[in-house]
Amino acid sequence: MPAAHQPSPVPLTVDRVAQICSERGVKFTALRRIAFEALLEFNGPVGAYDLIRALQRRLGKPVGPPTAYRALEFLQENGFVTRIETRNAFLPSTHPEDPATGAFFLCNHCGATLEMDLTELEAEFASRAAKVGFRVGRRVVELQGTCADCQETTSAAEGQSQVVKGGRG
Amino acid sequence: MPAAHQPSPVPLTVDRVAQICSERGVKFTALRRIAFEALLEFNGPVGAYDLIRALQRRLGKPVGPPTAYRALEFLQENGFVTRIETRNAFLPSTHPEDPATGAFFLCNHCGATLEMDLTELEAEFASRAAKVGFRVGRRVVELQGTCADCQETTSAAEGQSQVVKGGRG
DNA sequence: CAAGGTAGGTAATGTTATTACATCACTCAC
DNA sequence: GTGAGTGATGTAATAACATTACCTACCTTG
Ligand SMILES: [Zn+2]
Ligand SMILES: [Zn+2]
Ligand SMILES: [Zn+2]
Ligand SMILES: [Zn+2]
Repeated sequence: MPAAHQPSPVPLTVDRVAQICSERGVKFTALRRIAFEALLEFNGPVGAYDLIRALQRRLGKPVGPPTAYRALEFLQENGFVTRIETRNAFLPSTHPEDPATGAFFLCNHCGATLEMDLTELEAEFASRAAKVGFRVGRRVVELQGTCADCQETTSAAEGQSQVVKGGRG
Repeated sequence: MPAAHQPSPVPLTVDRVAQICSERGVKFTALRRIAFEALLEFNGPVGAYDLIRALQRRLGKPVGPPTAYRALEFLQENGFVTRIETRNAFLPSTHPEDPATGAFFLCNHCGATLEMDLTELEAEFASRAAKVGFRVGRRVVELQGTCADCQETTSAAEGQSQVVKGGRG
């Protein structure tokens, strides 16, 4: 079983997020910063309760679900984090400027997440939306399947030790 | 607030499902049939626990989550039901022959679900997948926003009685 | 009828997310 | 400075969604 991939583009840094927040006049509080740092360290989609545990470790005190969910809500609203719907998990974004634009290949085998650009598809979505008078907000495009690495090694490596990678197995 | 739409194509009937099951040599048991009938009556995406309650009413006895989830699993595997990921809900399909092909407009306001055909987009998905060596299985495409009806009436009708339509408000 | 397989019943538990309310911290009149 | 008002966080409880494990019923087939 191959290792999980990173999303190909460079991930957002904490400093960049801080800068954008300042430009937008929204508050990048300590909690929100720590939550974002924690998400970055996972190298893959992170479940809300994994984040809660990470926050507890970092803060040295109990952290309730609402605390984590509120931080995630802020990060999502500002395009710093994308929710992966089919995994109930959260992934740091690579492009906070156009939050609704991402789409993902998700490997069912190793958990890899591979982001692709949707710009070329948007015209198609828009024309279909226009036909029925629908105004599109958030776009969720998640294509599940098998990544290149996992296809190469599927037959040979099957049935060995259970290793979970990519943040969510 | 306007009424929720049906998906535009004609919904699958119980008879048609029975026929397909028979052709495929899979068992359309009483429970599975009743579950499918219940889903049809909701006129929109149905949460698993709403289905459980519907089954309990119809069967006059307690129904545990596994019973409902197993029926849903069967119906999904055979393309009779589609899971709406962003709603944690289940919707009877209109085209059991090509289960991976659908995409949905989902109105955040009234809960309407509007299915669109994705065939033209598949080439685009395929070419992107090919570029990175990804083999695509299940496709999830859900575009959230505001349906035509809700756009017309948003400003005028706001702030009145809370009416929930379309199965999931 | 015995063996094996598929479907369904039941209890318990796991996982994800929200509600409601209390508290804290900062800002801005006054 | 003080006290409202506001946005952010803390806490407890609960809701909503989903799975595991195990058992029982039934059907098929040799
Ligand atoms: Zn990989
Ligand atoms: Zn993989
Ligand atoms: Zn409508
Ligand atoms: Zn609507």
